[in-house]
Amino acid sequence: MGITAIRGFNDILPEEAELWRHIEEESFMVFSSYGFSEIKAPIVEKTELFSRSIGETTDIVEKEMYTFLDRHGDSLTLRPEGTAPVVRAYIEHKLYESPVTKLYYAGPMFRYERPQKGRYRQFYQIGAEVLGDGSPQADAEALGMLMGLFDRIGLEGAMLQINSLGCPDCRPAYKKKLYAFLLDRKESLCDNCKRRIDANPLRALDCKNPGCVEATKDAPSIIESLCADCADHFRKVQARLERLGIKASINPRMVRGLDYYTKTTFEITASGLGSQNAVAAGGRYDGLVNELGGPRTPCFGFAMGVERLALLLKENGVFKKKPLSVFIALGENAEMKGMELLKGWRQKGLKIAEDFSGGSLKSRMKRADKAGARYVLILGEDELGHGEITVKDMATAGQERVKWEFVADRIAP
RNA sequence: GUGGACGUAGCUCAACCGGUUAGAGCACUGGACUGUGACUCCAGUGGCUGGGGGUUCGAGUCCCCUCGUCCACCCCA
Repeated sequence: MGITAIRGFNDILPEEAELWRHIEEESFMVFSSYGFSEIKAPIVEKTELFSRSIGETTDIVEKEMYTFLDRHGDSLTLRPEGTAPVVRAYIEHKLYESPVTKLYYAGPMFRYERPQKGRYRQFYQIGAEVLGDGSPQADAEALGMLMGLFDRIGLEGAMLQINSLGCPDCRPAYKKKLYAFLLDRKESLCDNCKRRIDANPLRALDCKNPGCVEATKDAPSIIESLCADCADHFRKVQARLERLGIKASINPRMVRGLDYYTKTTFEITASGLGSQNAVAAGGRYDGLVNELGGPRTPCFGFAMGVERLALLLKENGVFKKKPLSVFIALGENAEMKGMELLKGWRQKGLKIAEDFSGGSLKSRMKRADKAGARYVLILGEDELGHGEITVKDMATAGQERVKWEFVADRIAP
């Protein structure tokens, strides 16, 4: 074998790309119906943007980023997630001049992880961010939008889990309380949790190691330690979700891998993905804009993984393609006239591939079938003389002669 | 980054205990059938057995290294 794609980077072949396109189109349509607009941010940013926003001690920043020096010696990084670039652009272009900004984006992200099913080094995310709205309504609306989208594209069995991580007023106190609790039981924790107990004790709640699970069984719950404002916010989010008919289970142990989250966080999982079972996740990040040099701006956002969605939709998703027709001309006269006719039909929006390759009609029919044609349009000397064309429906095997001007009506869905 | 399973034709997989020229189905090309696909029949193309090294008279098969895929951990969308 010659040169191959690098590990964790995949080619998305036409068949799968079509499904991806469908996922994107449906997402964009739903997002725009909620008043979101698209933003396109660069794929490469200054390393500092990510280390400051995601958190110096997170796994992503510590060992998963594609970081390199450019020719001027600046440290640059391939974006490992989409929120930080969007927030950077939001601040840089002073989009905060308007009260609320709703943005969505789609594109590749990069993390140096060990590839697995549903986890690649280049992966695609579609995300949305509401900037400048701190209300519980914003959280619930965004979640409603996301669940509605999943419903629309035919994703089955999506489970929503929510939690609240508090704010700078209540989280430090909780962290201290949890830290003290863990310190007492340090000996039963796994090495990994022991190591990060100082920097990020919350992580221990998320650990699947049996010793850690047992040790943290009676750990203090973040939800019971929220300040009045955060508790009120969380309660209101739940009430609004209920009103929208969205079932959410509360998981006080769910911790995010990015440091910027505050208050509401969530994760949507689906079975059938193995251990990489999250299809979308996100939450509130009220401090990030300010931290990156903008005004105090409460925000809520999320991202979904396109590879994982595609994986699930391949099983049970539903979308119908525009029918393909294949045009076959018999003889040079028909070929010449055919080019003219095709131009007109395509302008009307018909999807028509042509087969001028010659060979027997049989072999060309065969090729049309292989190409997935719903209709085959045959133009021979006989049809040519009558201003007609033979339209064969490959699904029913029936065929009829149709006047040229009625072809568009005949094969339109 | 750790542990494990597996890499044979474009795809899915065979090949006994190490033994002749590595097979089959699907797919592809052509024909049976020169104005009709899918179904049937016939023929054909297609392989450095992931790559490299070793053991052996002999390696797809055993050993080592390497690359890759998958699973679990980890992490996360």
